[in-house]
Amino acid sequence: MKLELAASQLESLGNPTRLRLYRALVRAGTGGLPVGGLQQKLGIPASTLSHHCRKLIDAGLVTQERNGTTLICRADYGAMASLIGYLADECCADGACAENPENTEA
Amino acid sequence: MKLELAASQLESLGNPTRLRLYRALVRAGTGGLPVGGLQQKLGIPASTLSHHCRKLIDAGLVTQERNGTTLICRADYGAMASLIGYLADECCADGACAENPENTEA
DNA sequence: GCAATATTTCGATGTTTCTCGAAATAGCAG
DNA sequence: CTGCTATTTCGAGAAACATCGAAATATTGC
Repeated sequence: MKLELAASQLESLGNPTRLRLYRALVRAGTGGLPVGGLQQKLGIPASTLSHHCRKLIDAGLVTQERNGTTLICRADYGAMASLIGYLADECCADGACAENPENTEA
Repeated sequence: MKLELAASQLESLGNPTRLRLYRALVRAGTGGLPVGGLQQKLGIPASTLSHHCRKLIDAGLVTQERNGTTLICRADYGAMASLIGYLADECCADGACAENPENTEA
């Protein structure tokens, strides 16, 4: 994963409203949630919600699929897994870097 | 972990300059890096660097310790591990949520 | 105390973000 | 095509952010 992509995904999750939104989608499972359902759960104006949805979609963390007149939003589990992998790997959450000689350049 | 804390940590990592900074610290291992060393590695003005350091420190992802006239910065591996845990757990990167009935509220 | 180095704080500027209501679009039912 | 619901786009205002140079602070050594 490229650093720029990871940063944009982290940034998109780094807003309390969007993190709540994303979490609601994840908890909704593979079935996802319509935008209206999200609006009810989060209790925010539709335009604000749409704005945040777009950010998550642009970052590649959420997908949308039209179902009639409603739009179903789903969390992209693969994208999250990649992001977590990047953090754990590039950023060595396990602390293994200290013993890894090749991990010393910028 | 509280959602607000996770969001603030994600936001602090969600900037390319800060992500590079954090990555440099992680790769430096437990010994950390002085601010001056970071400045050389990243090639940015000292005031800008100091600003970004502060953000990471405020978010709890980086610690500082004075060593004579230089300040050593270190990545807080525990904080990153907690954050990754939050993402993997609350946000179900493994996709297990779909089969988890209790994971259905907001 | 004075000079020298390392780092932060201050102040300013331009860019981006967040929020919301109003208006516009998309799809469906009749 | 009309009306209806779901959702997005537009426009605007306030707040936050990123960046940088200049000035201030901290620590050491003489």
